[in-house]
Amino acid sequence: MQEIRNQFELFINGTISDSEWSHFSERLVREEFLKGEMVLENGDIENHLSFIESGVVRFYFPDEENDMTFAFAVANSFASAYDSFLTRNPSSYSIQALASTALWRIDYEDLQKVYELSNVGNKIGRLAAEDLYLKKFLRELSFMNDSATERYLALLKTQPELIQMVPLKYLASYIGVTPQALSRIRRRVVKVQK
Amino acid sequence: MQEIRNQFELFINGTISDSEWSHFSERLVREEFLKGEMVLENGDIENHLSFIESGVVRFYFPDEENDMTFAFAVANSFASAYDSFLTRNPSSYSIQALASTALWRIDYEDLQKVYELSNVGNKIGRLAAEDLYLKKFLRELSFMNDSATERYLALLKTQPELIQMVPLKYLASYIGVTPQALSRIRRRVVKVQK
DNA sequence: CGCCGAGTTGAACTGAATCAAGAAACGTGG
DNA sequence: CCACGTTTCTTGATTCAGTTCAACTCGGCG
Repeated sequence: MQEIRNQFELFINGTISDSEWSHFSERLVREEFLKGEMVLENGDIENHLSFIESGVVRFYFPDEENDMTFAFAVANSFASAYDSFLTRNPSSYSIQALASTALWRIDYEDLQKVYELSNVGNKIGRLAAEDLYLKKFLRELSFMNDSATERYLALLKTQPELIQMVPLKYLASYIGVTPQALSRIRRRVVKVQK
Repeated sequence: MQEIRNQFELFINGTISDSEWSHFSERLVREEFLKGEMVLENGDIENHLSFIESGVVRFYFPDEENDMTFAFAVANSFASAYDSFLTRNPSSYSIQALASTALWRIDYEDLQKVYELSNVGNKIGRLAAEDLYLKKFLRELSFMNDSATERYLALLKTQPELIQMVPLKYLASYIGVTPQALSRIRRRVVKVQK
């Protein structure tokens, strides 16, 4: 729990007072998901803001045969269908645990209370939105500038954990190619390294 | 000016009181740019939040031979390097008028004062961020799912004004293909319609 | 008039999609 | 703990969309 607090302070780049932290933390609930279990089904309204203690999840649009994976989240980051959470509309996508995953979650109503009691909530909210926006922006640029191979190499460099934990077919979808293409890309990359 | 107010009320999906509006509007300055003029040079810090009365602008990363255009903005929308505006860091991209363009602008310091005096500011800020995020999200999905032809057709449907006003080479960059490729795509599309 | 940037068109080439089949890994039930 | 079936990954052959390089047309402007 102390670890969670550290991560939050890191994220907002400041300290959180004991009273502020207790307002927040006493509403956090720990929840575990097994590999393959759904954290959120598309069509449901996202009711939680979740922070990942350990594990991995994928965000995707379900589709017979190939659903489209557009994001992953690993330990020490947020996992939430944030648009659904904010707008209170059903989520258009699903979230699934790709391994045993432990979350610390606060639900919508409780978070509103935290907003009233302190102002870290607002700061976290604003920073979370900015963070999301920036990530999408980088991803947009990557799609415009880089080849599939470059996106794979970037992933290797910035998130090597993912390559280990996530099945190739989901990585392929995320990168924007078919599993066959990614399999060949990977083969070429390994050859070059040898 | 009344028109601007209407557009803002439309955007926040609510009404703005006379006093709130006057706090805001008395700080708005009208500015005009000729075709080709720079609204913001990359490397400069964005000091304005601008609302477009008329005209078009393009957002792009300058680069010898082919700079990369990643967004356009037309009348009744915002035009600002919002990330630079928020973080007070130099902008990594430039904004240029593609036609005679009239802006209503508020500068950073003045906007902070508006934030203190009323709460529409916060609402506009949050909604602007959400709006930006959603647009990027849709663009990400388009890059993952759609072909260049499909992206062009989507643009034709949702922003036909752009096709008229913006030179093909910038549209091509935005869509993510070379000007030659877009020229051919357009030819095929026109043929199909006939 | 002549130049220059924007757009078009052609030809060769390339990265990735698709279709198809086989190999490896994985989980489940006996 | 092995055997079987299912899913995931790999590999090959073919096709296709888009790139690259190059030449040519068109319209505007000094």
